[in-house]
Amino acid sequence: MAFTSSPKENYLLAALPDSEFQALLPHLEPVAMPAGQALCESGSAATHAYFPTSSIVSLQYVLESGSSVEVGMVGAMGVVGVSVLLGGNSTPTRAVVLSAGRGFRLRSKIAKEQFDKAGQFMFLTLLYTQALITQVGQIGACNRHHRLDQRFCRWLLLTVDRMPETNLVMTQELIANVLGVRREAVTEAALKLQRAGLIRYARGHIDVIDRHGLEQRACECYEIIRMEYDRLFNAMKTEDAPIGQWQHAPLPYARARREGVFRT
Amino acid sequence: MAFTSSPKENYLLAALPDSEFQALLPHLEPVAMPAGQALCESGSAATHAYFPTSSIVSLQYVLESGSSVEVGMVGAMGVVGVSVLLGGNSTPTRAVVLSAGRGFRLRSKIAKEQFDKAGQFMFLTLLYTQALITQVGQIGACNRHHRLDQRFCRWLLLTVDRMPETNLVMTQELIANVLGVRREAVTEAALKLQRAGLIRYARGHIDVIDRHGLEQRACECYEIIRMEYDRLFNAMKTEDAPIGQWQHAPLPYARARREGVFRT
DNA sequence: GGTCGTATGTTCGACGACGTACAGAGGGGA
DNA sequence: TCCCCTCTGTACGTCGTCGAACATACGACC
Repeated sequence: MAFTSSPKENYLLAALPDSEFQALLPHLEPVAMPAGQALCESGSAATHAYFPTSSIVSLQYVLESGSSVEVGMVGAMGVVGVSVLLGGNSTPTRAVVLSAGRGFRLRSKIAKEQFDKAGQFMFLTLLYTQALITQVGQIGACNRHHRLDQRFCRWLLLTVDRMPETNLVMTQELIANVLGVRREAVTEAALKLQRAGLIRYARGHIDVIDRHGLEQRACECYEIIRMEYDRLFNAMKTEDAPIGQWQHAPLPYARARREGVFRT
Repeated sequence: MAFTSSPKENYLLAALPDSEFQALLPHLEPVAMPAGQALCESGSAATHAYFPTSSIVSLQYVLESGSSVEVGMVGAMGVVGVSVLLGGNSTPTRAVVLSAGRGFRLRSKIAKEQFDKAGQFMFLTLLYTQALITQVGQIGACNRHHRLDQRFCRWLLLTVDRMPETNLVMTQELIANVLGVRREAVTEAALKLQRAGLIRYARGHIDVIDRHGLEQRACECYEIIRMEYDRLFNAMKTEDAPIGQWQHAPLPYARARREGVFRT
């Protein structure tokens, strides 16, 4: 993990026009984000909005029974603490650092003030909010209907997409919490994938070997979420992005893609 | 179903200051919303934003396998088409009328223009957006961890909360699509509840008899979602609502409430 | 080099949900 | 009145996941 990073490593911050970026810069506090750190506990008011650069944050719901499940994942292309911006200030979501790294944070008050200026910062975070809603909904549907090994592939892909390397530091216990299943179930699923030559792992380290294989084994949910973020990424590249020119590709396309039709 | 309704029957529209309400009024088109009507198909651009008054709209994800699941529900306290406002313009969500009724709609362009004025309309719809995110996440977690009969109770309660009466017109087939299970499973769950004296049903009609009993049988998710909407409701009552004074009640409170401690 | 703790692998019965098939039952139209 | 269609109820074997208990294995630390 690098010991320093620039705010511009976060895509949302990087896409800001210079005036807005400069306005925020003095308030952007660089923070180390160690794995397991809770940025926001369920139900409490968020003190800051976090902009990950090299870290990944997991948005989870914890139920009364103690079991938990991940409903969203935030990397360098997002922000943790949308509730601060939307005005609600607290959510039942828990935000936990999944993969250690760095990021920047803004005090809630500052973030909200910048948001209320109704400039590009608001435009971008709202676009991101929609990607988040899509992600939360899709993962919810996925958790309902898809098998564990498919969901595991989906999750692995979403994670490595948000990492500079293909090597995750992640125990099966942790993954079980994220996927909302027993640890033993993760062992089984991981074994299957290892035997198929898709991943390799040992004592808290997972290596993605065959990314394409994972994509073929994953459910459609991965593609859908990835496309939503592609769209967000495209919107961020052009300052005054024309709204509405991006459409979700129809599902048959996604399926064809997963089956390798469009691969080189 | 009433044949006429006023835009003010939608809480979001009713909470607008008069100037903004008058600006929208000429564009608000009254529409009948028959059960089963699709307001927005998955992946296509929404032409309108819908403000239900007496109808209920179900937000669903449809997977490649053909199975579907509801991730959110919109009644008189919400708006269908948040994606239009946030700038994304299309979502993978399908919006279907669950309970027939009436509502009003705005062309996407008009809605977006009013939103971009960054007034109370934006403030309210963003607050609503957060309630929606909470709902989508909570339902996702619920679908992962809670038993069918608990989810069924949760869904029944959320539905009757959005209806003027306790009588739903809803076949088991439809409910199965909403809960993401087989029709036969709904038969079983409904039988259990009927035998317990909580509901009564026959050929597409469900009557909620013992609301309190349903609440005790439902999982915590109902309370959490209801509280989030309470908070939204409170925020809508006061024009310049102070942000952040509402907090989610801690979960033990919700449990106590469900167990009847606070009942009269 | 031994010990201990964490991470991983394996097994068992139990249960919920699935898919399929088919039987009743009510209501509306001919 | 009868028919037909929709809605509902029941049964079966299968599969995935759960919960618990236990066995192994690697690594860090003394």
